Amino acid sequence: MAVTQTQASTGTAQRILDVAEELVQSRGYNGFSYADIAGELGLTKASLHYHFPSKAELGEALIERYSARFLESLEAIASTTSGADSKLEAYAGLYADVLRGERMCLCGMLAAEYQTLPERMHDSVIRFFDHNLTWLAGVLAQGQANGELSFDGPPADAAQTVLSTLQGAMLVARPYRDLTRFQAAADHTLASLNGTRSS
Amino acid sequence: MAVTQTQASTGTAQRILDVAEELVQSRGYNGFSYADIAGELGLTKASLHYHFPSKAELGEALIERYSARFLESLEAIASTTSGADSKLEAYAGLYADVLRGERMCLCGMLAAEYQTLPERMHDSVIRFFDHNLTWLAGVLAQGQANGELSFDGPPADAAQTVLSTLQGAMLVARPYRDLTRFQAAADHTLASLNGTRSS
DNA sequence: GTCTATAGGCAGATAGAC
DNA sequence: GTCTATCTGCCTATAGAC
Repeated sequence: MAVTQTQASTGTAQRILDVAEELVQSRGYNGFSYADIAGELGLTKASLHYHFPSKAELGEALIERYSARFLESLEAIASTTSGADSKLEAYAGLYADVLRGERMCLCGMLAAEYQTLPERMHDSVIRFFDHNLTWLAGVLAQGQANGELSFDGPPADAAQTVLSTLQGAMLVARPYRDLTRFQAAADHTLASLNGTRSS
Repeated sequence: MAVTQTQASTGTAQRILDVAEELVQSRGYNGFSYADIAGELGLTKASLHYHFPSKAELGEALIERYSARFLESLEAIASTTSGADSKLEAYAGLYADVLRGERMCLCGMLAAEYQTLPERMHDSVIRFFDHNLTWLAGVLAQGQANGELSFDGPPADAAQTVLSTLQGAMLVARPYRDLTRFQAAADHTLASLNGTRSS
């Protein structure tokens, strides 16, 4: 596919997704319009509808691409990083990178707007969280098993805590435009899972 | 004032705020319109503009009232609950109550939409978080001083962690419509601040 | 694939009668 | 205070030429 369709990854559809992704992450699904994308790309609104007939389909494509990329990052962390604690740090780093771009996690943003989203987008948002929770629970269980990590309750609950804290830290830190607020919450939570505690 | 203007607390302006508050917490500031409120109250859009000339002013009034009520709850907790751990539990309970109503924290929702909000609403959102963080840092410092709580770093960082986790737990749990997900994250984080640890 | 043109609806907001 | 009527603008979406 990469051969038969040269530059496919920078084709119009991808550039539309790039701009739409930035808009949703910074302004929300209800906070941008086809006109915003068209203006940014020098196209007309009608042209956008050729690639994505409805805004709901654009939204769906957005989540699918974002999730796929995010899951690739998770696999990359799993295969290149050794040690549960390092993996969790790398995981938090993914969120820090998003926040540095003055963006919210795409699915965190969509979670806030969930009740107003087209129904076809609902499952995709849930799936993103499910995948993250599964990955986190796996890392946490591994760390607990080899004594690297220490926490009460099932790994799934700790996973829920990590995901919640990172999403919430982005949410709260963004209005302040202050990455250190995110880091404080992220570091504190990861430290609380560490087997070695100073307290 | 309560005497000279009987039923002021259930007057039209207050009923507008009630409906608007529910709409913002469940759908977001960009996810509702004057028509939604008018329909719910059996009024016309024009009548709403008599009480709140612009949507920005309505939004501002919304945050002010919500913040005032929330701060009252914080004072009530501070004066009726003894023990830092109990205060933190009561604090988390405030969020749980909001989530039970299938709502997001008003200011958590507005934080997501922050970049699209009228500028006059910005400071009010920040102030809400500041007040919460100050209150939390005070409780945490108290608990740390008397040995009831134990955590690394300054109380302000722990406060940032608690606020982030609770906001994020609401954000993530709401699409699942599952209060237990919120509770898992809330309980886990509060337990990590407890002086007595099983690990 | 991109354009012009336009439809049809809803947004926030205002004027002025009652 | 609430209404009817209306304005202006933007929204998503479509038809059809190029």
